[in-house]
Amino acid sequence: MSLAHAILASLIDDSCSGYTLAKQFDGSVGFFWQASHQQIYRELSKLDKLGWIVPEMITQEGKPDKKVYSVTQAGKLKLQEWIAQPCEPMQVKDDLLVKIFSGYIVSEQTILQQLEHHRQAHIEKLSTYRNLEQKYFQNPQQLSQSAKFQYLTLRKGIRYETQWVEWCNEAMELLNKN
Amino acid sequence: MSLAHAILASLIDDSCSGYTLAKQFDGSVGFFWQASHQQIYRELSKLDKLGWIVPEMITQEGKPDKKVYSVTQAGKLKLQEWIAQPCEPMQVKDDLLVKIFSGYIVSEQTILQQLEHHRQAHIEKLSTYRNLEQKYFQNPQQLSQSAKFQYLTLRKGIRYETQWVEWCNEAMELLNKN
DNA sequence: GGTGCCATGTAACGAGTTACATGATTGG
DNA sequence: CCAATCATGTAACTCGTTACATGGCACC
Repeated sequence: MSLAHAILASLIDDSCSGYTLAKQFDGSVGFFWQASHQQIYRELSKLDKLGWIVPEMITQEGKPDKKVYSVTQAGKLKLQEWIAQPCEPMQVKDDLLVKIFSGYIVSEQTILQQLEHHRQAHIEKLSTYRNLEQKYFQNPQQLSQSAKFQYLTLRKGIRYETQWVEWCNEAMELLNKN
Repeated sequence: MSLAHAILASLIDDSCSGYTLAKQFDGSVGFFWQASHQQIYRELSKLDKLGWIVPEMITQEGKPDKKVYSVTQAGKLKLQEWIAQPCEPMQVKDDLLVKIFSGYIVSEQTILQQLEHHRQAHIEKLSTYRNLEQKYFQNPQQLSQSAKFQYLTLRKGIRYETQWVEWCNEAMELLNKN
């Protein structure tokens, strides 16, 4: 049910089309949830049928028409209820850790390559997050309520990527010392 | 395809039955991959058909019979190939972060409760991981190759949980300062 | 003339969840 | 006597991925 709620959360922040939603799920919101455009269109028509969102047809010139969805009162209520419901920490699933776990059946170099690749990827992610932090969240105390919560998700992203980079370093060190 | 590889990784470390596998996916291996027993049995028969694993029937007294699966040469090769293949960092999906993102549409208390609950859960996870570290991985330099890699996955778990606790603290502080 | 953006969808398949099903033994 | 542990599975369903499909406009 979480995709539904992630969509509601995104639409309540800013009404938009399925296409735009897909982009957001690929960008900022993408740090904590993702979905392909196919999934999004499927879910949007479901939410529409439930009456949690309503579409408004927008005709455009030079561009295809689009449906801009907004969250209804019923939809907002459902989202609020869901937020208040207790939930357990998500379970981790990670390819790389499966590979590390069986690392002893391949050459050390193979593992080191994987680690280096991931290290690099996390460094890049971290850097884009840090840039966002500097641009939009200079002094956290003075943010609006909604911006404060966005800031917290960004902070989570920064901590997450930092921790990955540090672990990659630790792992590479341990293996290099043989 | 990752469940298949996670199963191979687990079986190569220690041949066992579907039932035992399910337990492991619920325990130690569970930090980086999980699967229900239904999924596991389904996958095991698939891997058996592919010839990547072979079952051995074990008749037991006082307990139901069981099939103990071992990884074949072909299976090991497939796993090695998969490990060497480059892969991208897994995408994060997190309920709590969706809730935080929309935190401004509910009462602050609701969010603080969620944060406190998660903080507690992560503290407990962290403590069990730290206990494992102390019991089995006293001096990392002298571990066998396979234990070294297991140790690294544990270290990832410790860093992961630590980072969660720290973020929960940061978030609660920011909200409390209003 | 080709690539990429805007915009929306269908169809088939694979992965994951929930519910149902069975049956013996051990421990409180 | 009830619950838990050991042990294996089927069936129905939802969620997520991959491939296919269309079509105009802008830019190089």
